[in-house]
Formats: sequence, C-alpha cells, structure tokens
Amino acid sequence: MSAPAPEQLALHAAQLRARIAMLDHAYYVLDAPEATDAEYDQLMRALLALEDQHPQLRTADSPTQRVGGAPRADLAPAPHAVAMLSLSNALTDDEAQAFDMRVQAGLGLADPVYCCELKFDGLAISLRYRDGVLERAATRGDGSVGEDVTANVRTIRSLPLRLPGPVPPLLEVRGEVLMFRRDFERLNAHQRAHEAREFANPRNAAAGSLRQLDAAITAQRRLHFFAYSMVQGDGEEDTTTAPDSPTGDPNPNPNMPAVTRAGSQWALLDALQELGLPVCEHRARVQGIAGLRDFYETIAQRRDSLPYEIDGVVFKVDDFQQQRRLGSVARAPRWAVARKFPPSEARTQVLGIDVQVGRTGAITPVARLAPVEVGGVVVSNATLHNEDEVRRKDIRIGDTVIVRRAGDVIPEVLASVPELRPADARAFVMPASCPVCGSAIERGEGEVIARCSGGLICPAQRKQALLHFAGRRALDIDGLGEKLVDQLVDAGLVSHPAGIFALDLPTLQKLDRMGEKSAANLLAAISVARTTTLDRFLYSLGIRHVGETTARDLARHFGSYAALAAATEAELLQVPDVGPVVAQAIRQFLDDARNRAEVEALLGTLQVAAPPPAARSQALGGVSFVLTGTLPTLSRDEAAARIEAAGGKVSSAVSRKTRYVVAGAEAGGKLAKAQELGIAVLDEAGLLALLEQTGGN
DNA sequence: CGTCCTCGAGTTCC
DNA sequence: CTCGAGGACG
Repeated sequence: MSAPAPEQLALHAAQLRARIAMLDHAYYVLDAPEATDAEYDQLMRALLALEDQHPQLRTADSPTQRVGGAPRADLAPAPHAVAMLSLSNALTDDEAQAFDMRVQAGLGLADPVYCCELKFDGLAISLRYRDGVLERAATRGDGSVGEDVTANVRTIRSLPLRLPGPVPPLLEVRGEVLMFRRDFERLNAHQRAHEAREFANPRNAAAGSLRQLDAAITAQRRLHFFAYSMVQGDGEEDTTTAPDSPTGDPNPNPNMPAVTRAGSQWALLDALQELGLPVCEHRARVQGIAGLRDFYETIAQRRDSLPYEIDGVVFKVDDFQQQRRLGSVARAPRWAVARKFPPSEARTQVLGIDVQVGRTGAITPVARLAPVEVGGVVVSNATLHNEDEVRRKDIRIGDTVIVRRAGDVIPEVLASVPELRPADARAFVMPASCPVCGSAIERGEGEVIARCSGGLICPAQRKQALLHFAGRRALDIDGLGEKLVDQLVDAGLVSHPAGIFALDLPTLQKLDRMGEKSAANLLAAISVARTTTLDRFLYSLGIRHVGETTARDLARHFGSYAALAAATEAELLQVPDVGPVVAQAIRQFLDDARNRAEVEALLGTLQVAAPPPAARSQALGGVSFVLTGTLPTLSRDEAAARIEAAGGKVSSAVSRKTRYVVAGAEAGGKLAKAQELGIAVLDEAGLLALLEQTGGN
C-alpha cells in the first residue's frame, strides 16, 4: 500500500479538527451534543494518531493541544497585567507550622499577625474597574492570560457594576466566583428534568456557567462572588507608602480612597466591603501558629454548614510591608499559604458494575472502583442506586469518575469524566434475570426499582430476610451476621427464620471456623431472642411497607398477633399511617399459606410479649425532635428512648414541624437544614436539661 | 388534587 | 444519609 500524499493528510487532519471543534461547540456551548462520546473519542484518537505519525501536522490550535480547561476559542483572551499567582498548599499541620517558621525567620519576628480567610472552591476571577466602572472580567487561565468573561460576570447580582465613592482611576479586584450549594442543587434538578447532563459539583457548575457564551444562561445560574485582593493602577506593584498601623488610621491624604490607604490585608477587606463588594464574613486576624490552628479547626467544624463549598483556609501575613519583605518565589507568594482540608472528592476508575439483590428483591447496581482514598478512608465500592441513575450520570465501565465522601459516610459517585473515557468503555445493562436465582427481573410501570421476581426462592432474598429477622432492631440475635447466614444457607442448614431455632451444637460445628465456644455463644444468643415483644416480632417478619414505626403502631393497635391476623383490610386502615397500599401488603402477607406456616412455627417457639405501652408522660406533649450526629454520652437510641419516655416524638427528617434538632459531633445536612429553617438546636446537655425541666414536674 | 411530612429501604467501611 | 413513595391534610 502506498503512502497517501502529504496534502491529503493535511486535509484529513484539518477535517478532523473542524469536526471536533463543531462537536465541542455543540457540547459545551449549545448544550446539545451531536455525537455520542464514543464517536467523539474516535475522532480525537484518529487525530492524535495522525499527529503522532506526522508531527508537522500538529498545529497550536489543534484540539489535541488542549489541556483541561484550556481557553475556548470563542472567548477572547484576556492578558493579566499582573500575573494571577496561585498559593502553595499546606496539606498537613506540620506544613502549616513550617510556613509560620519561614515567615518568622524572614521577618525576624515572633508570632506575626495573620489574616485568615476561606479558600473557596470556585474560580479565581479578576475584575477591572476603570473610574469605578466594571470594564473587564477575566478568568485566571494560565495565570498570565485568562479568558474574557465580562458579559457573564455582569450577570452576578451581588457584584456592583459601579463602585461608589472615591476610587483609584484603575482598580483591579480579585476574588472568587462560586455557586452556592442551594443554587447548584436547583440547577442539577433543572438539568435532570431536561435530561441534560448534571454537574459533578458546584465548582464545575460555576465554571461551566461562567464560560457560557450566552450570558442569559449565566444569569439564570445565580453565581456569587467574594473579593479578597486588589491590584492597583495598571499593574505596577503597589508602592504606596503604607501607614505604620495596619488598620490604616489617620492618613496624610484623606482624599485617597480607602482601598489605596489600606496597609494590611485586613484593612483592605474592610475597604473592599465599603465599596460594596461582597467580602466573606468568615475571616479573622490572629497571631502566630496557635491562631492559625484555631482558625483552621473552627472552620473545619463549620465546613458542612456553610452555604458554599470550601476546600481549605488561607493564611496571609497581614501587614503589606511585611508581605513585600517576604516577596514571592516562582508562581506563589511567600507570605501566604492555603491550608487544605483532606479532600472529600477523588477521581478513580470504574472497574465493573455488579448488581446486588436486596431483601425485597430490589436489584441495585454497585460500582466496583479502583480503591481510592477519599475523606480519610479507602473506597472501593459505591452504590449507583438504580438503572436510571446510571444512565442519567452516564457512568460506564472503564470510566474515570468523581467519587465523594463528605460529612456523610456513604460514598457517592458524582459523575463521570467524559474526556477520560476509553474507547472500549461499556455501558451498564440491567440483567434480564437474577444473577443469584435466575428468576426474571421485573420493573413495574412507573417504578424506579427493578426487582427479582423469585421471592423467597431466591437465596439472596432468603439471606437478606434472615439477616433482617436477626437484626438489632428485630429479634436482635447477637452474632448472626452476614458471614454466618451465608454459610448456614449455603450449607442448607437454615432456609427460613424458624429454622434458626432448630439449630443445635453438633449441626453448628459442621461449619467452617465454628468452634464449640462460638457455637455455644450463638445458641445462647438465639435462646435470648426467643423472648421478644410483638412490635419487634412484626417488624422481623419483613412485611413490605412495615418498618419499625408501622410495626409498633400495628402492635399497639391490635395487641396480639391473632388479632392482627383476623383483621380485614378495612380494619387495618384504622391504624395510624396505614393506607390502602400498606393495608394490602399486610393482608397479602397474612393470606400467603407459606407465611402463615412460618409464623405458626415461630409462635410455637417464641414468647411474644404484649407491646410496651405508649408513653404515659405528657411532659413534652408530642413535641417533635430530630437527632443528628454523635452525642458525647448518649447513644442515639438512648436519646430517642428518653425523649419518647417524656412524651416527645423523634422523627428522621427535619421539617417545619420539628421543634428541636439535637446535634452532636459531625452533624451533617440536618443541622444545616435546621439552621435554614430557624429551628432550635440543642446539644446533649441542652436536651438533658430540657428533659430534666419538663420531666421534673 | 397538590403539598408537605414521614416512613421504609438500601448502603460503606472498620 | 438520601431517595422514592405512601399517607395526611388543606
């Protein structure tokens, strides 16, 4: 085969570039992808291969030369008169301490004064005001040249387009553009509703919104801005003689604008604020390493309750003269450092997508991930919830994905990174039959969850049913966990709950790694579980839609299993919170012959006591509480029991009807919600005091 | 009939 | 903890 002519190759490369540019425009600008990711990827690979073989074809504007958030062709380049530096990072307390030591050494000064601020997880932006009028807004870009995003930045409501009062003829304000969590969630809900791709996090959403070509779209996205620094004139380094006092009191020239007079970062922030620029309220002026630590700790605790995301805090030497003496190295100033929080997000690869079978037969896709550390633990699995979710987030096997494990414990796959998708990435396909028992998988009309139709034929469902039965909130059989249930079911020793009570020592000892001692312990635990209460018993049966609360309501209403079994659907409807769906599910369970036999067998071996009576104390008269976080001494159950004993109600979600939120350590979203709704927040001591007070009389 | 509230179910790691 | 969905209530 003969080599194609060079002109032909050049033409081919140009065609590929044009096609890719067109698809980029459709994807990033018009939000209307015109090709699948695989097609796009194929084009890109073809171009890369071509350029690799014929380097002379590689052009500076080739899409292959783009890295990450490279400037988009259609946004004008915006050079920075003074480079936008980044900050060096301190990832550990030791590194923060080293920074403080360097500053002390550089200044020959013990315990320097620092200005502490938040490190926003957004985009650095520079705003140029000429005679007080916003003239140009630019992204950081590579530090020396950014992108002109003036039209988009103008849509930020909190940003003054004209600065009042005396201002220098040319003033450049720097700060961060970010999206509040609330607006981010609203945006994603909107994207979801329009079947558009969701954003992985507020920062990506802010970046995407700011780089919109249509400023009308940016306007709808509700961006925010916080100012944190300033460059004067046309970029000459600030040489104004700063007043000796960092607060910048009496000034020789009172006509000079306050921003110009400021002799310290702290005073500058004040001055920016006076100009009507948004300045974040979370800042502090502190002394020495102890002060830096305090600020870091305080903010780390509040991190989750802030309305926007931050990835750390920033420490700056406060005094401008001192800053100048310290100077800059390479691309970062020596007088400032970013103390980062441990990352709560990480990228990793999807090795595969398996499905799990739950107690009710629910089929849940689970991503097997290349192990990655995020939020302090190594994550290797993450639920994908359901089929629709996988499709919506467009997560494929082989994809690189963003995983998050924030204040909450459960890792979540936020999004895939389409740029890093390999050509052989495979989409997830919901299997047609259960991987465990082979029964058909069905998904009801309008339902989100697909289910294995095998019922208790399915070993997976049987195992889950047994685990539920033995669970802490049901019969509470200590030691009967997943491993053991697996063994018992696989060995054919137990196939249904009543079978647990037929176990004996010789049978148990047939199992691997089951000595006499542990077997005896298990039998003792089973024996203890023979005595139970009606509410726990009803809950343990695993009737659909009957959870802990409904089981308790049923127990209280009917008083005995026999009474419940005799109830008609109409009678069931009399029970609080039982409607037609739940009543039917209960009736269906009771009418099934196998279930009846099972319950009969259980009742033959168990002693089921009448349910504990409802709280008699009316002290708290149905006041509604929500618990969140870890309390110092009480467990959550104990706290709930005490509240209920005093006649209060404990529910799981915060709403306007909630009177108190009891928050412990590492409280998450519920605390934030409580603050949002203005609901009283108690700590453990506050709760105990309240109980004491009301219970005492 | 729509809105809000609550419950049930599934889930990760050590 | 978060979702979906059932139930209560206006």
